[in-house]
Amino acid sequence: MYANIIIDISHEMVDRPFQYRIPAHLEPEILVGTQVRIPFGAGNHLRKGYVVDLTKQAEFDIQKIKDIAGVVVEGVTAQTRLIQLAWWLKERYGSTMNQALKTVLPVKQKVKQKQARFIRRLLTREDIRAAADEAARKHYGARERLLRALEDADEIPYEVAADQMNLTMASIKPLVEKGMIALEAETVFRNPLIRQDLKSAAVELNREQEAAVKDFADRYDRGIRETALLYGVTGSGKTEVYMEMIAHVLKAGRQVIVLIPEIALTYQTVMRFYKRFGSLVSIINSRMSQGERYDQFERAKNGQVRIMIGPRSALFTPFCDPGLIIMDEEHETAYKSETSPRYHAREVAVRLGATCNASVVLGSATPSLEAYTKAVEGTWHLYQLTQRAKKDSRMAQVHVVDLRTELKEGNRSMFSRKLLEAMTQRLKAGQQTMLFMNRRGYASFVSCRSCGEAVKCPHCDVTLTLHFGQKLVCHYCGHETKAPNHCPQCGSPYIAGFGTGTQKVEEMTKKMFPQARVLRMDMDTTSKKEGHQEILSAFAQGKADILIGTQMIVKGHDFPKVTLVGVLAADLSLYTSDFRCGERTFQLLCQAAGRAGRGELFGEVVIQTYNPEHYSITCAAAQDYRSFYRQEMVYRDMLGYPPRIQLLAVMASCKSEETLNEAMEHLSRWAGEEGGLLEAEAEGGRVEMIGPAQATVYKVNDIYRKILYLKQENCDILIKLKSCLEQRRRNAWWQQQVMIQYDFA
DNA sequence: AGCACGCCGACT
DNA sequence: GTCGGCGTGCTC
Repeated sequence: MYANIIIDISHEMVDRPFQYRIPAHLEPEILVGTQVRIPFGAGNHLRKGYVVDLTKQAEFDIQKIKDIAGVVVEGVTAQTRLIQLAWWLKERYGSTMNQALKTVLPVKQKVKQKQARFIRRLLTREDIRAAADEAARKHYGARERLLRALEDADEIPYEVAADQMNLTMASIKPLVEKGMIALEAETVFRNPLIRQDLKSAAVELNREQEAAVKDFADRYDRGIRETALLYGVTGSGKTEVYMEMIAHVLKAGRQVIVLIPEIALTYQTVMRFYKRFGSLVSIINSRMSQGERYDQFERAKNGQVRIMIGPRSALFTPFCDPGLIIMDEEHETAYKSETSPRYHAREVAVRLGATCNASVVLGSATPSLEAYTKAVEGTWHLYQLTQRAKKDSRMAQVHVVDLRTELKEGNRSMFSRKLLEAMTQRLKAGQQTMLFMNRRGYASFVSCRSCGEAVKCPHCDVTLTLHFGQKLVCHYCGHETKAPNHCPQCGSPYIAGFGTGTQKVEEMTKKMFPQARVLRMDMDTTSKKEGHQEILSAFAQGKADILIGTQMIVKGHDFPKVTLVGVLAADLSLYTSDFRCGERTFQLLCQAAGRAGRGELFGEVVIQTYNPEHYSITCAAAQDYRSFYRQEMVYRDMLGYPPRIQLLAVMASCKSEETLNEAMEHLSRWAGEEGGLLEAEAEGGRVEMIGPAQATVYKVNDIYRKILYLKQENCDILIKLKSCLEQRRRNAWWQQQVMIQYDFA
């Protein structure tokens, strides 16, 4: 038996598996994730390593393979567990071990080097000059350069020395040993949260919240570790419930991971946790530099931090004994990774809970169909909050406006009369309005009015997006051109930008309400680093009357003075090519509706649509999740979509269209063969195959992409089928040229 | 990381 | 010639 081993996780050059022989007497102890000691390099120094794979076949010159020296017996460390989790990710989602490891151990030591290191002068200026002269005499070019530089500066950053002055450790070390200079690493922990006086605000829970917390504590104390769904309507106070649960688990001496979608990871949200738990809390987010992130993980490892809040990557916090994993807004799409391994944080959280004997709590006001199904079927526990936490707060009144009727009655503008009237009212009363554009980004494109052609990216299969009315940008490959003033197809000068984005809404709003102060939030206005926060806080402080934006304005922000929310075109997200579009529309509308009337003032919501009868819209207007769930499940079951049927997308990409076609033919043939075998074995339903077909965007960056869909009730069969395909692909002639990615819906 | 190997200037 | 510093490349 042989083991693939990652050495010490230290340097980029050795960040790949090395193969070692497993001596017979160690065989029973060695599993994936085990820490071992191995001889490494010419000096055969014993180093620590982590087993990442076991195989019977040597993939290296057998002569050169060394034996594992021994097993490190320190119990299961955080790192061991994370490597085991990486192995699981690789098997479950189909990625390379390297990709899985990079996901799980995101901070490589390269970062440690980036941590500010300085070369400091220890001698006086004169002595350094003398030393430099001597170095010059001995023709020590590198040393002289360094010493001369230190004549003028007391210290220089290591990067400057390394990159600009062409120095290496080899020339620096001797000087350190001679005591002329010192190499100093600045290991300052950067806690991103500013200290503030915090009082553990005793939270008052209502009866429902109390019951949920008590139920949880009871079950936890009885040793029950399970996954539970906390289904609580908007404003029902889920966060307070989480905090009590966290407090309970902390008392047991264990740690807690709190997942929050990046977009909702705002100052207010974090402050609530910080006020309660003080410096035990830390956050990570994607804005943070690798160094900051590394610091936070270090603090978690050595016990300074016991609650980690962050987006899906917070799952990989190296706590030694996590006892609870909380996932807020469980239904959010941001929990699904878009790069390989394409994992879903919900599934990883459940897996992690199982492997470290932790409980998992998923919270949402509009649960994903997957989660709610598991909860009502009894696979998961269910906690429910049906009432708003604040007694006096009422659900907003929702009006659905049929835009077809508006059009019929001669109103061609993007605002219905109902919405206009409501907006006018708010302006008079000095209250705030939010206008929500239910669409991703603000894709406006340029097309010709003579021939009807839209300007497309030369490398991809998509129309270019217009930025600031001048530049055309491809959102897939980044290609940029100036907006043309003649049609590239027919030469006609009648060419112009199209599409209703937030910009257009802003323009119209300003025209209709010239006296109103309008703020817009989209990709353009938030590209600056803190643009997001700036706009939101300006609005929260009442510096504007109307806020216009996309998704990002309806998630996780509390604006007490907002009493009107207008959804301009609810159907925009209803007819995308995704089977979850109905679910997403419902969730977005519910959230938008939840934004109105958070304070004492009564809230109103106007939903404009061309499909007032669609259940996604009617159920959202009625705030009726159960009814939506029933109808959406009928649709999913009828068409064979998750959660009852599992879906695996196999995407192949290749520069050559021909090779791609052949590869796809092979893949679908194999899937048919292997699928048949697996069906018989599991006596389950058929493995259904759809495609292969071109991907939604067929060409990206001059690379063609095709997709094959595989459907089966049993997820395990699909995972096995995926492994079979991976296996057979290894022997295909196109193996090198075609990239394959697996994606479980 | 840490070791070997090979290159090149300096000293004998 | 030979010695020693320095850069480069590899480690199962």
